Amino acid sequence: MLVDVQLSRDTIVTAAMEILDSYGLADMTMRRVATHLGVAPGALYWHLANKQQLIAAIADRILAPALDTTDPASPEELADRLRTALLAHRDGAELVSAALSQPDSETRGDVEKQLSDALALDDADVSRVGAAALLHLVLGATTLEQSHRQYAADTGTPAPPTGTPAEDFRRGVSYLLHGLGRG
Amino acid sequence: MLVDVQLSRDTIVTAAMEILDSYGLADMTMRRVATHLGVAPGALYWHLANKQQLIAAIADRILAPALDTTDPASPEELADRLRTALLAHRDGAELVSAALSQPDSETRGDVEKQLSDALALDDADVSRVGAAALLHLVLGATTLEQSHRQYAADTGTPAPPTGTPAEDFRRGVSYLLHGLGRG
DNA sequence: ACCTGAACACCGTTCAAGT
DNA sequence: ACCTGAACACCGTTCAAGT
Repeated sequence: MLVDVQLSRDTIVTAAMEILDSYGLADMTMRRVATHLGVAPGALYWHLANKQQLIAAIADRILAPALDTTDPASPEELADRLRTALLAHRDGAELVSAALSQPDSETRGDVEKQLSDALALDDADVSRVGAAALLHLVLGATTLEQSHRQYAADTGTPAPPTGTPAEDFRRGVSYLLHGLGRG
Repeated sequence: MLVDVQLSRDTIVTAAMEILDSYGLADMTMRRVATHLGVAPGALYWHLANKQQLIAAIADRILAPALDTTDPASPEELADRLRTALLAHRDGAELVSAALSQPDSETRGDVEKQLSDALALDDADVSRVGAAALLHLVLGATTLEQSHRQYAADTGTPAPPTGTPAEDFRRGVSYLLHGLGRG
C-alpha cells in the first residue's frame, strides 16, 4: 500500500495500473484500488465520476508511449508501436478496447487522426475508413494475442505454434495497407 | 416469465437472449435469467458450468444465421452476413467478441475456417492471416457501430453523420480484400 | 436427476456526517 | 475541500438438503 500521499486522479490511476499489471483487469476493482491506497472506496468518487472514467484515464497512459511522438511515423511503425504499448500492460488491449468503445471517447478520435495522418493519402474518406479499419485490426489482433499469452502463462503451456504473432500482425497490417494504396 | 417448461441448456439460452434483446448485455445476469425462468439461480449451474459457457452458447445462436449455409459465399457476402447477424441482437457484436476471445473458443476456429474458404486463395498462410484480419475488422467495426446506435437510441439523438456505416463497413472490408489479392 | 435455500465472498455507487 | 462509515442494490458460484 502506498502510504499517505495526497489522493488525486493521478495517484489513483497509478495505483490502479499496479493492480492491473499484477492481477489483471478482472481484479482491478474500485474497492481494491481503494484498499491499495489505504482509503475508503467512496474516496475515489471525489476524484473520478465513475469506473469508466478511471478506465479511460488508464487507457490514455497506456497509449501515451505510442502516441506522444514528434516525428510523423509510417502507418506500419505506428501500428507496431500501438501493439507494443498494449502488450506492455496485462490486459492492456482489452482495457483500451473498452475505453475506446465508449461513444464519447476523445482518445479514439486522436488515435484515428494520427493513423489517418500516417496513411498520408489524398482521399480524406479513404483515410478515415482506413484508419478505423487499421485500429480495429490492431485492437482485435492484440487482444487475441494477449489473451493467448495469458492463457499460456496461466496453464504453463507454451504459446501455440501458429507462427510468430508479431509477424502475423505485421502481415495483416500490410495486407490492409496494400489495399488502401489502391483505394 | 416462462411457466413451468423443463429447464435445459436450450431454454436457458432462449431466456437469456430475451433478456439480452430487451435490456442489454449488462443486465443479462445469471440471477435475472433464473428469475425470468422462475427458478433459483443455482438451478442454472446444473445445466451450465458457468456464465462464460452461457455466453458461448448464445454466440453460437447469434452467428448461426450467418454460418449455416450450404453454398460457398464470397468473402464480401460472408462479412456482410456476419455483420447483419451481430446487429440483429442488442449488444450482439460485444457478446460475440467476448465469446470468441476465450482462448478455447471452438466457434472462432469455425468462423475463421469459413472466412478462409471464402477467400479462396492458393497460399494457406495468407488465408489464415487474412481470415483473422477480416474477423477482427468485422467484430471491431460492428461493435463500434452498435454502440453508437445504442447511444443514439438512449439519448434520442440521431446517429452521427459519418456517412452510412454499412457503406463504410463494406469499404473497409474491400480495402483488406484488395490487399489480400496481392498477398 | 434435478432443483431449492441459503450462504460466501464479493461488486459499483451514494451520501450523510465528520475533519 | 476531502474523506469515512455505512449503507443500497446488486453480482457469480457453491453446496447441503430436499424431492
